[in-house]
Amino acid sequence: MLQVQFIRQNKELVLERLAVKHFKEPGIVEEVLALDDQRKKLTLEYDETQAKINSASKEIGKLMASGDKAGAEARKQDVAAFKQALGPIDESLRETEKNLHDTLVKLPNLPGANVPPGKTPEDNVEVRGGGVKPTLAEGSVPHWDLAKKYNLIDFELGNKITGSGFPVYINKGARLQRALISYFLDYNTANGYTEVLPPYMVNEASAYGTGQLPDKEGQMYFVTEDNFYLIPTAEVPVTNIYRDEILKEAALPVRMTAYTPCFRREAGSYGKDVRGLNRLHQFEKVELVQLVQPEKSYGVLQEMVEHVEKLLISLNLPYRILNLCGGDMSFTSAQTFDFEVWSAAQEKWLEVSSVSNFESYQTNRMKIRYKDENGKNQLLHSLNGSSLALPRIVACLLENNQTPEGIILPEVLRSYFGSDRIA
RNA sequence: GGUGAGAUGCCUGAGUGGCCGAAAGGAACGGUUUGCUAAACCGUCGUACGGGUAACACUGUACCGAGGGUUCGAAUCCCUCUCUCACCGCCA
Repeated sequence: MLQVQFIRQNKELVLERLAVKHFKEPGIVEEVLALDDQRKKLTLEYDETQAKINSASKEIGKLMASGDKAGAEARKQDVAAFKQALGPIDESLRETEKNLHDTLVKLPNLPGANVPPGKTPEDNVEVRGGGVKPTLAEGSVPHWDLAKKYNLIDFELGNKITGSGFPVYINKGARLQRALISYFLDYNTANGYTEVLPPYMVNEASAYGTGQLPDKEGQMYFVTEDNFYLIPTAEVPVTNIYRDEILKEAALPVRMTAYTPCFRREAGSYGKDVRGLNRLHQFEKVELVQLVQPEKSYGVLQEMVEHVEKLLISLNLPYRILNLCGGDMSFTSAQTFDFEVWSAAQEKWLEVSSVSNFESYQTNRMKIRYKDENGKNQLLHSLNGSSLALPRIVACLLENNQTPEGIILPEVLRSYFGSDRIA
């Protein structure tokens, strides 16, 4: 969430930036400021009254010790009166704090300076692209047919075991998953990221910390027995590693990478784009997370974009990078670059990675700070990105590389996969 | 799942009603000393939200796992919850 102090000092800027995000309730900004004023006023009243109680209590102790029972009794009467006054102050202070918090979390993150204006996906700006869209031979088919032909993935079997959106990878299909995960992790660790294998379920505090709660509740699977959420992305457990921590500057930057399955209910997304591997309830993903000093975060964002880009280049997949416009960005992001890969048989772009700078929006919730050179505690900036989400990569690898001699795999995967092709 | 013991600052650990935001030791940081390292010595060494200030200073309140309660006063007493450890049971 945003910092109240920042909103107070930059009200005009906040309103202007919220407009870029097409935020519909700019009135919340004034609401926040009013609630914060009230909070301060009540805090002062509370503190002053409590101070009276504390000093009177100390006096009582001394009076008792010196044997002045009557004096002590008199002071007790005073305390009783102070406490009576404190009750309602305490109550309204709590209520105000809760209102302030509940109002504050309704404000999305502010888009950064380089976020293009615009409202819909059509307004996203293509930054650059690479690779060549292959010309497929006559009789080429989409990945779900290839998956069947080479016995790689059984979608129906997944229906039987669990339900739709839970495919079963078999034989070389399963091996390909493992190869991709290993390759991605090795690529990331070779570039300075520390490998992490986190829990796949998180508690409420963690889901709140990265911003899945309160508003995206319905998108996560929830285990009622223990109040755990199945993670929709490794971002959640991995970023929360540093929740409530104050890091030394020498420990920065924090760079982590993690493979996890991701679970998403995808409530409300039915239709033709759910065919095959395009949209699943469970999928594999390797994620990147960084925690860095504020002044470095945009440089790091570019660095992460290039990192993911090189990974895609190594896979020989035609890609494009989009700078998401204000209206298409997520609630919590300050700037996001999406990576899309060309699915040659479906003839469309599929999103395979999303690299974002959250500035201090997540870290403010999680209280992830560092001690700067002046010894002051400051919020860090958090960033994350996929490198990469597997299903759509697999879809494109299968479709784009299909030949009469089988599916020819890119060089970098062969040692992991144990063969140069799926035939 | 059962029984028992616990949860205090970066760590270890003292503290069973007021003099405790909290002893002591260690770590860390700054300094003195030193050819260098080590040692020794001196100092600093929690967080949040207020008030105050040009900024410091100064100052109030809260926090000893979380939430409630008793009391003039709670780290300390009571209740609930969570978690940790040990042993037993079960088990990859």
